[in-house]
Amino acid sequence: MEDVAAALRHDRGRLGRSSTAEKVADILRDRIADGSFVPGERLSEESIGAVLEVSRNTLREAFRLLGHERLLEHRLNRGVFVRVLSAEDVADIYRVRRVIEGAAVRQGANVTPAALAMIKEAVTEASAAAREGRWQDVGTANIRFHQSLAALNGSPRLNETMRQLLAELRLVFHVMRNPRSFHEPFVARNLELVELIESGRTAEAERALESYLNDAEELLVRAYIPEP
Amino acid sequence: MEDVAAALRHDRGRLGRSSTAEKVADILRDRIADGSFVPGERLSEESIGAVLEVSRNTLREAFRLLGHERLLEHRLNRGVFVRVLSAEDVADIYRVRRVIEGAAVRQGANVTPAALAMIKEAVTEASAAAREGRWQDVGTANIRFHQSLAALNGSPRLNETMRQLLAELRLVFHVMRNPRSFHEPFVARNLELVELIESGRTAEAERALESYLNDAEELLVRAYIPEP
DNA sequence: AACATAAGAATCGTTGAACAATTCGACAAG
DNA sequence: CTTGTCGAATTGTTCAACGATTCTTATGTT
Repeated sequence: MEDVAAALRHDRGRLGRSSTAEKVADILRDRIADGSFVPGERLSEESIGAVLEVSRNTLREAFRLLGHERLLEHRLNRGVFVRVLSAEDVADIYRVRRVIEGAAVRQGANVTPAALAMIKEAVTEASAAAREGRWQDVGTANIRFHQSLAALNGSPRLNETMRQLLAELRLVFHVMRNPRSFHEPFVARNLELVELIESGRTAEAERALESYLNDAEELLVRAYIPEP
Repeated sequence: MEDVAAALRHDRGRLGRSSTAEKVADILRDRIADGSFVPGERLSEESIGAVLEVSRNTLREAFRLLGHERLLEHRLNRGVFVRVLSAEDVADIYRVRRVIEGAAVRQGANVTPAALAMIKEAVTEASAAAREGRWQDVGTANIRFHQSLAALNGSPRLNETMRQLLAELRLVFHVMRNPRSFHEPFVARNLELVELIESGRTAEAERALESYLNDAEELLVRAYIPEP
């Protein structure tokens, strides 16, 4: 009975949060994540409102939500645009990742089996997707890997920050020509990292993560095409 | 010519970012910060809209903004309320602070003189305010201290996260009966911490920060009165 | 008196229309 | 080629309306 109540309490969250604005935000978030909306693209209030059959006011509330998540950029009197990340943005994102994921690894000594299982699952899925050449899925699994890695901190707020951060990163992926060259090299290193954590070699894991993020950042900035 | 362009590019930021909704959000943020709105209080769309002379739609956009900053809580069909933090919220905030400020201190070895000056200024102001018994100001200076400490990370995103976090913490301060007993003990420790950083004793500074945050959290949770 | 129930008031959620303010592109004038 | 002007298109903001949900209060039953 106790566990049922807990499960229901978890589902409860989905009930209350059903305002039209938030549902619209969810939809748009997904469309941005999967690349239907390209970075730099303008999102017209009128046309999107017409397609989704919501009023402009409601749509604007949704835009505010996503603007605060840094997925949309609000320019006064000009509308909202899908965010275009600069090289400095990428650098800053990796700065934050080093802090949050670094802290997570440092706490990796006392990792719960459940948390470790989630991390491992993401790794194996990334490997499977890589073997079959589904590079888009490799990227997704990779994001899940880092998300569950950051979860070792045990902080809802850090989880949320991490979620936003990785959603921003996806914006960069979509302007890359060759996703394979970026994602492929890191599948093996994910596995290496999780083994270091599992065996309790915290210091080594920390160093591995450091070089991991350094390499990823450099590769990303290099493959990145800033707008003219 | 080059430097003029750079200066103008800097000023550019002030042009675009003034929409009524955001200005309203700024006002409400201040009123929440200074305690004019008490945690748990409901913010009526109609009455506040009437006073500020903005339409309900504009006000709702502002509410969305502050909701995303966790200062307001949005309950469907019931309105927005000033956030009431639970004990778990406080614990989580300190979890994040340990991560962010810890990373900042760890990078404290290569601190720029300008950044150090900002930190010191906050410390001296806190001391001055404490000497004169202005405990509200002590709290404000203390927040500035930790904000500029976190800035050692050199990350705009972490600065923003920290700003939000400390704004949330202020919500707790406002339901405390005796602000003096909370703020007073930490003025001296601020000074101690900054001296450790300045002299490059990173490991000691890290330990000092750790115990600092532990003590503050415990004191805060103890002095905290959760709602029935 | 205590409790459940139902009517009513208040407030939110959402829509649609309207108008002012601003941007942008085209086109003419210098 | 630059500058100024006009007009179309889009956003910013307000207003009024109505259904939906919650809160309050009065009513009636046990």
